[in-house]
Amino acid sequence: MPKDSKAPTMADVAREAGVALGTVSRVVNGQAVGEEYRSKVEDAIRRLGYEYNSSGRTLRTGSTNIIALIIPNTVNPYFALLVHHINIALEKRDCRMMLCFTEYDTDRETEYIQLARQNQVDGIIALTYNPNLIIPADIPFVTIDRFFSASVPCIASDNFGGGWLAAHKLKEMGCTHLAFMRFSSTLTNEPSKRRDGFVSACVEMNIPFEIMALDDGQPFSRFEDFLRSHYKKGSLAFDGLFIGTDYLAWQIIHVLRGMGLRVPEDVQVIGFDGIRIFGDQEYAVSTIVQPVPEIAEACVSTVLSRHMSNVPSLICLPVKYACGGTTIEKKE
Amino acid sequence: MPKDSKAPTMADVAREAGVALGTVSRVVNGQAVGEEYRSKVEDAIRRLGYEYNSSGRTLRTGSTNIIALIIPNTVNPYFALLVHHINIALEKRDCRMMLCFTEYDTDRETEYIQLARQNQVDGIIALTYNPNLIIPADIPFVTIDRFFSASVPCIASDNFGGGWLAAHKLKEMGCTHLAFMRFSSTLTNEPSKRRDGFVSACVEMNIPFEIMALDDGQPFSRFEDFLRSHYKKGSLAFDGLFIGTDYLAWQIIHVLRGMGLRVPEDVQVIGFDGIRIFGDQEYAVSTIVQPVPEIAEACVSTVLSRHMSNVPSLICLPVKYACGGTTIEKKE
DNA sequence: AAAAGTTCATGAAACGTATCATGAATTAAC
DNA sequence: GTTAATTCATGATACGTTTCATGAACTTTT
Repeated sequence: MPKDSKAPTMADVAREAGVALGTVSRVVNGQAVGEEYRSKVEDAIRRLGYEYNSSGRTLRTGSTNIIALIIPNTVNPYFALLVHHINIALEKRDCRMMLCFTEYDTDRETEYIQLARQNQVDGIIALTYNPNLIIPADIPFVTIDRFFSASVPCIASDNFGGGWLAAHKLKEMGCTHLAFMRFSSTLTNEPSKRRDGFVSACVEMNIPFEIMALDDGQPFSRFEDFLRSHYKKGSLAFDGLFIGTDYLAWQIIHVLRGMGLRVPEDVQVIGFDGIRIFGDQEYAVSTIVQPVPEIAEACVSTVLSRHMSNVPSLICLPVKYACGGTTIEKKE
Repeated sequence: MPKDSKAPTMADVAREAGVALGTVSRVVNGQAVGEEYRSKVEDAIRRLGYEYNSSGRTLRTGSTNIIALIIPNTVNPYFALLVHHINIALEKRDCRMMLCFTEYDTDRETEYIQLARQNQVDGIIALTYNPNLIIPADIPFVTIDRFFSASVPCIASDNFGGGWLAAHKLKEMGCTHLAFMRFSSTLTNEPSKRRDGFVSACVEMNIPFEIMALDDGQPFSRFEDFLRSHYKKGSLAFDGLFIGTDYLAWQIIHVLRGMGLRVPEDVQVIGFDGIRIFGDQEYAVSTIVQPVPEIAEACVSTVLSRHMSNVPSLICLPVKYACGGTTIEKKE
């Protein structure tokens, strides 16, 4: 006698099938159950239209199969890509994602960690902007691009190698004087190694170079000032530009064109990230491509590995160079 | 005597504070409690480092403050924007989002609805691609851009008005022969009204026009065939193009330029959606901008309104025209 | 000053599941 | 053919919270 008022529970199924509650539980969880019992239970489930209720299990076991992903937003295409691939990796393991947008607000980072704990998540993957963030010790925690300590695994691209590659590519293209531009940051984070790799390669190849970092709070116009101060007689002092982020590269290219310079004829530009315009189309600008699917896989497999003993504290994944649509387009 | 082995619970707090369990609950939930009791409880919470555990509440009340958002992905910038603003709207109401990516897979749409129910979500917002999707009746359900029935609220842009506006804008720009291109779909969904509005305006203004829809399974090259078949003596038969999606518009513009045509000098192009390249920068192409923040607000407030009695079954929000960077850029 | 009303803490009872100890029934071992 | 070992269903319990009925301690009304 199925009751309509409330959703049927395992107890209802057990009564309907004439078996014990625990038997139903084991059928639902795919554990070993005698064949006759199994079919009796399955029939009862079908008859009653029973649907599993995870809140009971969460209460009992403390586990949810949910991983919190803390990230600034999803509007930046790099973050969107990350979210996308992390979800694929989670889905593969039958996990769900609790998505937490911080909008670069460090208070919200802390709030979301607390909220995630309250929701009994099985782990946290975070791309944060507070270098002093307190990392919970009682819950698996993995960071992207931010190294906190050896006990908190960090997944990142080979940022140093990427900077190094960019410098070499610019040289290959025939550039003889390079420059690096980026948004600065108080963080001693992994992406800052892009500059180190770039500088290292320039020194090694004996190529002159400039560095321009925009500190927090400084206006974007400082970038323009920098470019104009190196602009004489219709050309720039340098002919190859490596920029810390595709996002910024895109903006800089517009500034350059506004100054009457042609990209890439007058100045070559390489960004970093590997952003495509509409997700699956050409790259927005020439760029060092981050291996986002691999980063996502590493994040998920690390955060889900209960035995955090033999997990490396820094996983560094290889990047590659790709030619960008905007850059090419203008070439024709 | 705080125990280290397990996280303290409300019962522990009650014992520590020397009050009843229910009192702790009411303090935590901000309900009316005598001042002396409240401070005793708050002290005990601080002493024990108690943290709220939502799984208990979920089990007891059946509510989670979580809304499922079912959407193809977050790589398409329009979807990313939607996710972003829906999250803002949810956060404003102290709700979390369970994000479900379908990748246009109709089976996954069904699976995620089931999963959402199992997780006791308080409601579902869905942008689906299965016209025969079975909408659960026992859980608040809101769709974006898809009308199923009067009992399932649908939030959409004014697609008809957008098509109408596009035609008028093209006329204003001096176009005398228009065309409409889009990915077709077996859905009788709201976005298909973009064509209706466009056609209606053309007829009204007495302007000749072409229609080209790419059916499911047909190759993209059919678009190119269409364009070439209207291409004679270095110019197109039409001089104004309205395209169902910015995504497609972007591709079409590349095809046009590949044919040696200049956009917008030789042919004006208007897309639909209002996609910006890097989230907060200029529009990718000239476009009819969807009011995404307002759509998100409407979705959330509708799905959270328990009294579904006086909720309209179709909410239609105004669009506007915006000039695109790519288009403008070429104008100089 | 007594009755009626109000406020608010208490203790107990769910909510739906997983799991543990128990014991019955079956199979394997000698 | 008896004992030991194995399999597997049973029944009970616990997980952390909310909420309900109860009643004690006040406050207001007449």
